[in-house]
Amino acid sequence: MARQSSDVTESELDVLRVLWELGKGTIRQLTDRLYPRGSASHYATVQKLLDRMEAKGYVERDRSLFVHVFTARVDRDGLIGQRLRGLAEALCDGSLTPLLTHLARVGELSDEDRAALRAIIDETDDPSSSRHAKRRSKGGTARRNT
Amino acid sequence: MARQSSDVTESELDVLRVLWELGKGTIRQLTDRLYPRGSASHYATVQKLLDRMEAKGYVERDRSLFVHVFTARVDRDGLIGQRLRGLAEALCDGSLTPLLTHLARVGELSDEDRAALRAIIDETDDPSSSRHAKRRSKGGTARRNT
DNA sequence: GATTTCTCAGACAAAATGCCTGTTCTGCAT
DNA sequence: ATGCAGAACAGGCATTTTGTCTGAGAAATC
Repeated sequence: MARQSSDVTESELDVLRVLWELGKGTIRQLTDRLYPRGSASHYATVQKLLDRMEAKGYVERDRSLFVHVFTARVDRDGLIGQRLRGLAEALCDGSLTPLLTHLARVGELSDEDRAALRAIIDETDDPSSSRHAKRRSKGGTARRNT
Repeated sequence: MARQSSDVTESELDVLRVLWELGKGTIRQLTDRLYPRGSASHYATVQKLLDRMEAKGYVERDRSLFVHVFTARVDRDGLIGQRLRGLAEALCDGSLTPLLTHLARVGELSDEDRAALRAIIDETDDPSSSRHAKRRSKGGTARRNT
C-alpha cells in the first residue's frame, strides 16, 4: 500500500551526499559530518540508514576491518538516471524523449547549455552522417523502452 | 518522517490518467474505468483519492450539479515538469542542465528525436544569433534555480 | 581488567496510503 | 407523500515506510 521501498529517501540521500564528498567513510565520520556534536542516537540513526541503503544496494560495506568502511555504490549521475527512468516509466510510457523535449522547451538554457547540448547531440549522432545534417534517414530507429 | 504528502501517488496517478483520457468525469465513471465490476468500496476508494487530490490541487471539482464532476488541474506535461524540478532540486542543486545533458547522453534518441531536439534548441535560441553559432557570447545568462 | 567504541537486533511513533464502513442527503418513481 | 436508489461525506483501519532511539553484546585500547 505504501511505497515499494527501493528508492532513496531524503535522509538517505544526505548520507549519500557525504559519501560522494568523502569518497568513503565510517559511520562515525558520516555522523560527525551529518550531525555536528551528535549524540549516540544520531550514530545509530546513521547506522540504520546505512543498513537499509546497503540492503537496497546503494552503498557497499567493507567488513574486512573491525570498523566498517562504507562506499557509495551509485553516483549522482546514476541516481539521476534511475529517477529519470522511473519518471519516464510513470508518465511517458517508458520513453525518455518527452522528458528531453520538455527540458529543452521549458528549462532555462544558457548559451553554454545550448552549445553543450548541440555538441552532445552531434556526437551521439550516427557517425556516418555529416555534422549538422538536418535529416538523414527518415524511418528506422525504433524507440526502446528499457 | 514520511513523505510530505504533496506528490501524486501511484493510485492517484491512475485516476489522473483516466481524467486525462476522458477530459472529465464523475466518481462513478472513473470507478467504472478503474475497477471494472467494482464494488461499493471501490467507489469510496476513488472518492477518497479524489478528495485528497482536490486538497493537493491536482483536480478540480464542479459542485454545481448534485453529481460532482471532476477535472484534472494538471496535465501530463505539468506533472513531468514538477517532477523534473523536484529531481533537479534534490540532485542537481536546482539546475535542470545536468538532467538535460544526462538525457541527451544516455537517452536513446532516434533520428527524429534528434532532429526535433535540434529544432527546439534552435527555436529557443536567441533570434539574433545565427542558427548554428557554436558560441556567441561567453558570459551572461545566469542560471536560475526556481 | 576496565573503559571505550563499535556492531547488531529490535522497538517505537509519526505519517502516508489504500481500502472499507457507516451515515446522511438528494432526486426520482411509484 | 413516501420509499428507494444513488450520491456525498466522515471516519476508521491495516499496512508500510521512515526516522529515531535503546539495549545487549563483541572487539580493541589502555
